[in-house]
Amino acid sequence: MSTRNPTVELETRERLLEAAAELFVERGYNHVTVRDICQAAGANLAAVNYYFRDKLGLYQEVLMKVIESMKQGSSLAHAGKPGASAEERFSHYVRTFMGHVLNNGRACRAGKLMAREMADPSPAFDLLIEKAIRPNSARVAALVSELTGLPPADPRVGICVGCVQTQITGFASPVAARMVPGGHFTAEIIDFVAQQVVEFSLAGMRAVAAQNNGPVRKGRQKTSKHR
Amino acid sequence: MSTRNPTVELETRERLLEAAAELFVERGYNHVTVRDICQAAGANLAAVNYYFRDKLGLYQEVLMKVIESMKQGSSLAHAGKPGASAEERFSHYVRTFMGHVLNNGRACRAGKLMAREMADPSPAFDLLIEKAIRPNSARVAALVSELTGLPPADPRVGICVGCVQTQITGFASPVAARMVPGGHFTAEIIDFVAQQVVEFSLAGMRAVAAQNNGPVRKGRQKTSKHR
DNA sequence: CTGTGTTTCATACAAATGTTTGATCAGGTG
DNA sequence: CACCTGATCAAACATTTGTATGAAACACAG
Repeated sequence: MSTRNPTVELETRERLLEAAAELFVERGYNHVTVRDICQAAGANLAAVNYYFRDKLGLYQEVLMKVIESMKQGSSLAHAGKPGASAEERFSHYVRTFMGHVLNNGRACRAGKLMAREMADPSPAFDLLIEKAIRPNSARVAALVSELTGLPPADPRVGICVGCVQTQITGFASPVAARMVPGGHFTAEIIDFVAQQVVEFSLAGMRAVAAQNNGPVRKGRQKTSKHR
Repeated sequence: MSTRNPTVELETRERLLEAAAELFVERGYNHVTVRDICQAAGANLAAVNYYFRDKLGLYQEVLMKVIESMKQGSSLAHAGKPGASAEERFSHYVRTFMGHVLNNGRACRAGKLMAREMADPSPAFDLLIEKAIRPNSARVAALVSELTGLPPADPRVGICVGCVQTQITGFASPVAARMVPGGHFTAEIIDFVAQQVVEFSLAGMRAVAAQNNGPVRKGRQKTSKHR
């Protein structure tokens, strides 16, 4: 590790990471060969092994960056003015996070890679869950708890979180893209969808919370699993 | 194609289909080798090529059966008593369909394979969209239109359909399974979740429909894509 | 310049895997 | 029985692909 020329130094390594991220997102781990990556990066075939030990090492490093970007996006999405109401913070979260995973820019990598990991978990799956998804879900859960007045431990809170998250990530799937007129999400459409998801979910959460006094004591069935 | 002994005749072919479905669902197309399938089916290595031309041919045939099962499940889910209210039919749909894709029996193949296709589309992806997903979405759209009073062409209807569908399929993902206490969905939990999704979505749809008179004319931006 | 450590390169290797092939077997038919 | 047709089999083939290797190129210090 010389310190002579950092720009050229990290150039190849960085180019590999960049090209690999692009290709992994586009085609998935198995449909990308080391040769593809090296060619796209303008590097020699042996470069992957030289810098990352092996293909999986490279993939994991790519995934790390995605996780990092994800955490960053999550923080961003949860960062609201302290004075903002829970509704406003929720709206901000959904819009930001949705834009983050749906946007057809660099960031959309996060969403697509995550979708791939979810359908076809790699050895780095656990890492993704624990480092990115669970912490974010915890924050959403706190928000939901605040919005609904339900205690954080209430099973309904967890499910509401699921309802919200599945919507956000679900719209990032290629199937959703197919359903949209143009075949892909424009910024306007993303905005529109996010807005709807916010309205939809806020009303949904309130309704679920209100079940409390409804005929839905049955809902507590979840705890009936110990019967 | 002899007509002598249909039972033995189709036996190998059928065993291959069965084993392949099992393995494809479990590991995904790329992580299953023709050798795996043949071994599991107790057939010779060449059998796949003999009966299905190649591996992809076998996969497509498996997918066909899944699509068929999906269509069947969709019909079942939409079949309510004619006198039932829209709410009842919606509830029935969500519960049935969710059970269909989440249930850890044979039928769960549909959901899992679909999830895989969605994250990593194969050449049969279009088929899946057009033959299974779109028709089902159309039915859900009709239901949503009826529930909300919005015209079927209203973009909000499409998004509500998306919100509902993403929830149903989203809960079938391995990530969702991770989030549940036991690590997998029991029948009771599925029921509980489905119940919540119904409440959540009914309220959500009503809220979105009510936006009509809200400050959300902006939502019509969706049609602004032709600008 | 010479030596040293790092990077890049062409090439080779080994394993996995989809596909093909030609032989063999089994059952029915004339 | 002789013949044919379809099914099964073991073996081989060709390709892809991840990985390893050793030499060459390069940059820089002494």
